[in-house]
Amino acid sequence: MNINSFRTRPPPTDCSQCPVREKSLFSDVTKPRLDWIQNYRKNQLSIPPKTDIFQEGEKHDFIYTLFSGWGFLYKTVRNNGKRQILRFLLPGDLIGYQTISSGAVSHSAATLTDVTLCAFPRTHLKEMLIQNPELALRLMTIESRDMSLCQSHLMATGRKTAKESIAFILLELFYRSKSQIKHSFNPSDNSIVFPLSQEDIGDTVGLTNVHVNRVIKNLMDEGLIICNKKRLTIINEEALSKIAEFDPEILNVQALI
Amino acid sequence: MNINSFRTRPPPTDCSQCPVREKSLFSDVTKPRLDWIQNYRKNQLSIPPKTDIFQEGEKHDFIYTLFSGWGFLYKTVRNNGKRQILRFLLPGDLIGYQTISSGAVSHSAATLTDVTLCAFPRTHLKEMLIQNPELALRLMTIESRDMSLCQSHLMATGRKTAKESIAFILLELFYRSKSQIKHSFNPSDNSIVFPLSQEDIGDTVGLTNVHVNRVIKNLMDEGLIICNKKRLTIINEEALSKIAEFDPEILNVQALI
DNA sequence: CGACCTTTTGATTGGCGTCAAAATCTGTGG
DNA sequence: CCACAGATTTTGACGCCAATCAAAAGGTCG
Repeated sequence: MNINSFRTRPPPTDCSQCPVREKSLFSDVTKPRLDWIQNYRKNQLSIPPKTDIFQEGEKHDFIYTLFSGWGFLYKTVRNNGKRQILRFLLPGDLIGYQTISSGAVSHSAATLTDVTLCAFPRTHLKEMLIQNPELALRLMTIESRDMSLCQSHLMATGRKTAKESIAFILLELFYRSKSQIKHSFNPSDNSIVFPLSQEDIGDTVGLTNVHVNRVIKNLMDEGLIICNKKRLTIINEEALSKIAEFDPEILNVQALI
Repeated sequence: MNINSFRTRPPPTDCSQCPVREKSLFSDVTKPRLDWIQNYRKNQLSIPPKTDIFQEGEKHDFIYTLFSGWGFLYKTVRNNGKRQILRFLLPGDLIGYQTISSGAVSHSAATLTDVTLCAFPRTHLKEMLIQNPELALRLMTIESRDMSLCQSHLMATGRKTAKESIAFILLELFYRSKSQIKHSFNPSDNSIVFPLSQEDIGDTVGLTNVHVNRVIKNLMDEGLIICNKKRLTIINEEALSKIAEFDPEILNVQALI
């Protein structure tokens, strides 16, 4: 499955208008600057749910920003076929800038829901960054945030119990969803849209779907959350945060400054 | 223990002369440019083994490059006191550029051996990057390499067995040591200097020192490695790589281009 | 030589995986 | 609107990898 097989369109919409509520690569950019950026954009892609965007080892001339929908990056262990989810992709996130020397991407990417991507030619982005050092700093900050998340996941998987790890990923996605996706958060019951299966959660924290099920049932029985029908409700945020040892500040990590 | 309590000296040596064999932030930089960079450097620090360089939550006005020695970044789980090592620091590596919004660093750093650091004022580095977009691109590439390693560790901890994870970390440090530390590699027996304890290895891959011991004994009994007396010898690299599913290319990940 | 750290070994426990099957949900077409 | 297939969730029984606890042996350094 190659990304070229998906429906592409010329740029009909404004990439800065991606439905993200906080900082993305191109938000807060002045209008003339934004027009200039738009010139570099080439295509917009629509991709159905549960579909690979690209696979580890493929070469791509494009870098993508996620315009709408949920996706994730993952790697597969060849020895045993198991999958490790590396990072969830929400609107505003950047994909595909990490390559090995041959130009091949070092991980796969897939969609959870219907997804729209904006594509930028890789060479143009480099040019943009050289001419636009502030953009480079912002990209570094995004990368630092992602690094902070990866490190937190590593700590969870390596040194926390199943319950702590799962509480952590739920809270992380709850906070990110609130800040990165419009119309996802429902303040009346403190819930968000939540398209992950329990197997997806397991592949994120290094557990089987069966064990994830038992832990989530336990969290629900204790009245901390409700997690079903593609919605996640946080009932007792304080207790859950304590179990998870979750600090929202890890989502505000930045490079320099 | 604060970094200010360590012996500091004015810059006697050339930061670009750090004993690293391959790419670091400042290698391959033209001489005039390098002189310019040197102006930004402030101090050089010497720190003894098994000592914290800084701790999670502290604020620092400096960013450091590791000039010589081994170190590592880590986080501590407050709920249970366990430690997770995030990344090993070898000569040429950059430390301390990742902060949360308050300016506090998001992880701790410590030394394994005697270490010498070069310190740069944080504000100056930002200025350097704005005036020097190529430097920003290089920094992004270093960060991408570190991200690739963190992702590989996440996959190992989440989805690989103890034997596979340990084989992986041994090979990773073997390769990095060969390329980043002069006089570490001994080609006659394919060995490197290796200052980690088995507990350090466990804190990297999410295992106890006891289990690490059993696995390393097993790898030695099978004739794949020798690991003792602060040296690591790789005897059967092919077999070890197969177990670890280790591809040296992950050390060449880059941003863009 | 003695204190401390690291490695090694054994016995036992437990958290999570594996296997299997039933129950429930979801989307699709008739 | 129902029927059906496939995906996802749920539950139970059982097994194993790695943790825990404990103690001895070996290394290192002042």
